[in-house]
Amino acid sequence: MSNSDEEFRLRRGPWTVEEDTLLIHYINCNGEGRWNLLAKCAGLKRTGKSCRLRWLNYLKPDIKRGNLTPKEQLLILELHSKWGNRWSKIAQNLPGRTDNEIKNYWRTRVQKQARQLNIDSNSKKFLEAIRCFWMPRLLEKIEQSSSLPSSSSSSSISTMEPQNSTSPPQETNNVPIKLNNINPLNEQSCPSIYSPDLPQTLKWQESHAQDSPFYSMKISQQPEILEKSASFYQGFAQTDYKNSILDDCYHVDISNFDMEGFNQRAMSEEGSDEFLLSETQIAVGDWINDDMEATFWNMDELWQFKKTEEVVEKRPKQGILNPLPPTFQ
DNA sequence: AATACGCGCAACCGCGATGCC
DNA sequence: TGGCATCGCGGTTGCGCGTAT
Repeated sequence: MSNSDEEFRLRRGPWTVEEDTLLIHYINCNGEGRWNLLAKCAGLKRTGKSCRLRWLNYLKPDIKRGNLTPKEQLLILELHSKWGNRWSKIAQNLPGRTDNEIKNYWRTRVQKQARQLNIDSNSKKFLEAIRCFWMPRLLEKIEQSSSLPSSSSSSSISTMEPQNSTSPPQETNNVPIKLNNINPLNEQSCPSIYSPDLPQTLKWQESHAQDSPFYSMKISQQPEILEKSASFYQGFAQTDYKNSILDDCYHVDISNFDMEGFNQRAMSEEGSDEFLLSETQIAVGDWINDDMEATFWNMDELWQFKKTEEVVEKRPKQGILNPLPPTFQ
């Protein structure tokens, strides 16, 4: 290959520091846009497309680096349930995060769990699993971090979210996000988590939870689990969750945030006569314990479920509301 | 110590949408 | 109105690194 061929051949692959510097300097002086022209004028042997991607996903000053916080993960799960693979749209609601990053998160973390559970990640069943097992853990984690003193709270988040030393500190406050009542699984939504009327909620649960692929039990059979569930949600209601938890990072209107239904469904199912601790559930345990940042579930609880199942199996059946779908048996 | 394997993430690719001439 | 360039999005690939064997 001649020197001139070499000179005009477009570069591919990882960007060098020199290329980054050229791109940043050019954009600082001339702004973004006209990427093909920009690539030429900046002296970069890259396509305009490559320059744009490098800038938007990596070099732009407001890019936030490091692990996604539980709040961000919760938002991703929730928004994905609403919008599907609309990564750029989801990213608009996570300041400093790129569509690429969110997409990678979904593919590497979330879809991985679907594989482990042997469930299609696009299936209702998997959505339900997310809502029953994963999101409640995130909520708990968010609540835990928010209940710490502000200094330790922020430090606990910052330990999960190492800032790139070259990036400026990120301001994530006052980002308008509205989480509406999102319930892709049931047309009719669950009662709000603010509802003080827990028995009513449970009634709702009894009448609607059959829609759930997990559901096949009578709620009244496991009072200790109901008690746990009740205190958990009453706790949320009492702490003015709306203002204190998510809102400290994002302005999130969760007044209709549909957590109660699936949480109670999850809690109840675990104590179900009919819901056996299947391989699927064990896989859930693996999933949750997979890595520290994704751990919103603990083995104690899983073993508690298992014990509950063992006890329950010895008792006479009190009724079958709905058989489990084949994959859950 | 060497090799295989799996994972996370940056980068690339294809394609449809949009704007301009 | 058609052709071309550019933009932006979602899907996919492949490299680098850590871990297991």
